[in-house]
Amino acid sequence: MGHLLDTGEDRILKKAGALHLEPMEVVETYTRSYFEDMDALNVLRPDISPRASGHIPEQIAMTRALIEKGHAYVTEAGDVYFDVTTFPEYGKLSGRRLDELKGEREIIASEKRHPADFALWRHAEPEHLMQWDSPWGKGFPGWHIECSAMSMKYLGETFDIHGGGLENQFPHNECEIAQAEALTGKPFARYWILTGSLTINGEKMSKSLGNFVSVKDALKQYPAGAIRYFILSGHYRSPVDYSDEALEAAQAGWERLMIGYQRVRYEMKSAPESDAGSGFEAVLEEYRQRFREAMDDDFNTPQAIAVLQDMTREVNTLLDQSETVGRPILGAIESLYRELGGQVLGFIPDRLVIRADLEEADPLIELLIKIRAEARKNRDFSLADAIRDALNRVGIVLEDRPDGTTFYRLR
RNA sequence: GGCGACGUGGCCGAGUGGCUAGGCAGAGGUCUGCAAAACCUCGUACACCGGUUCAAAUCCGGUCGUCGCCUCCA
Repeated sequence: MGHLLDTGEDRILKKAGALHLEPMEVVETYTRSYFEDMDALNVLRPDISPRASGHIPEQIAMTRALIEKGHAYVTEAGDVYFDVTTFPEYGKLSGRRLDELKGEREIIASEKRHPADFALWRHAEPEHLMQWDSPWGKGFPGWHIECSAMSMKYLGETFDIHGGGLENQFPHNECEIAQAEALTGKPFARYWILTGSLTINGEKMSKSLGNFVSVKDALKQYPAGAIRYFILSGHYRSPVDYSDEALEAAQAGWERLMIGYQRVRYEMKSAPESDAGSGFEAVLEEYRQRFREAMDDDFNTPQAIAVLQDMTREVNTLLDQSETVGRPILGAIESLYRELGGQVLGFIPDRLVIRADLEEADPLIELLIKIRAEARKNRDFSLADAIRDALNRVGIVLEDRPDGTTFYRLR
C-alpha cells in the first residue's frame, strides 16, 4: 500500500498495470517467490507472516491511542503525525539526537510540527490504490505503524529479538520504537539483530547498475549449502561482499566439511559394533563446547565454522589411522555434524539426495565399485577410469583408499 | 555536512592490551597406477600519522578510504 518509487508512482500498481494483473496477484507472486528462495536456502518459515493490509483495524486503533495519549496530532488534510518531541528518546537505537535531526533539511510544504515527525496515517487521494475508512477520513496507514501494531498483536508489548537490516535502523526502527514505547511505556524489543549491507564486487547491488544477483541466480551457480556457508562465514553485522572468488572459496570450504561428513557416514556402513575409538567421545564433547561458546558470543558463526573445520581435521586424522573405529563412535561423530552443521548452521542437508536416495542407490554403486576393483587388480586401468568417470558424471565421486577399498560420496 | 558500520597476510574472514584463529589459493612433503581426498610443513598481516603502556591489530586523538542512512521506500 503505497510503496512509492522515486517517480512517485506506486510500485505495486505500476507492476500490476504492466502485467495486467490484480495488485494482490503481484504481491502474492513475490511472496511465493520469496518463500521459494528461503526454502531453498534452508531458512525456516515463520509461524506467522502477517500482512499490513490485513491489519488495518489494529493500526487505526494504535494510531487513535497515540492521539489520545498526546503523542500524535491530526492535520487539516487528514494526516496523523507522531509528535517526536513527546518521545525524547527518539534516535536512541541509531545514536541520533532530535536536536541534530532538525539540520539543514527543512521540510517543505508540510503540516509537520517537527521535521522528524512521521506519519501514522495518511489521507488518500481518490486515485490511490488502497484506502480505508478511518476516524480521520479515507486513507492508509503510515509506513512504520504496521510493524509495531502487528508485532504487538502477535508477540506482545515486549518481545525478544527484532531482526532486520542496519540500513533500516534509521528512521524505520526508531519510529517503531517511538510508537510502541510511547504507547506502552515498556521496551519494544530486547535485542536487535541487524545485518550489514550486501554489496557485489565492492559496489552496491542494484538493478540500475546491472550487477544484480538474485537468490535464484546464485542457486544456479552454487549449492545452497555453499551459499549458506558463505553468508555465515562472516559475522551477521559485517558488510557482505558477493563475488565469485568469495563464493568459490566458500564452496571449497563447505565441501571440505561435507566430504568429511560423508566419509563418516560411509565408514558407518561397515564399522563393527565395538567400542573401538571411544576415547574420541571426549574430543567431540570439547568441540561441541567450543562451538556453543562461539555461538553464545553474539552468534559468532565464523568462529563456529572454524570449530567445525578443526573438528574435521581431527576426525580425518582418526579415520586415516589403520585401526578401525567402532560404529557407536562414528555415529556420535555423524550426529554431532548433523546437530551443529545441520540443525544449527543449516548447511549440512538432512539427506544427501541424487535422483534417488543414496541408500537406495547403494547396491548398484557397490556392484560397479566391485567390478572396478576387479579391473584395477588386473591392471585394466582404462576400464577402472571409465567407471569412475561415468559415476562422476552422475555426481558420485570415487576415491581409492590406501587399503585397497574405495570410498564413494556425492559431489 | 551529520549519524552509523567497516578498513586484518594473494583472497575471504575471526580476534579488543602480551599467548597458533579458521578457510580458500600457492609452495614443499607423505600416500598413490592415475585421479581425488586426507595429513604434515611453510605466510611474522592488522589503512595512515601521532600518543598512552614494560607491552597495542586490540586503548586515546587525528587523517584517509569504503559502505549504509539522513526522502511520505518499509
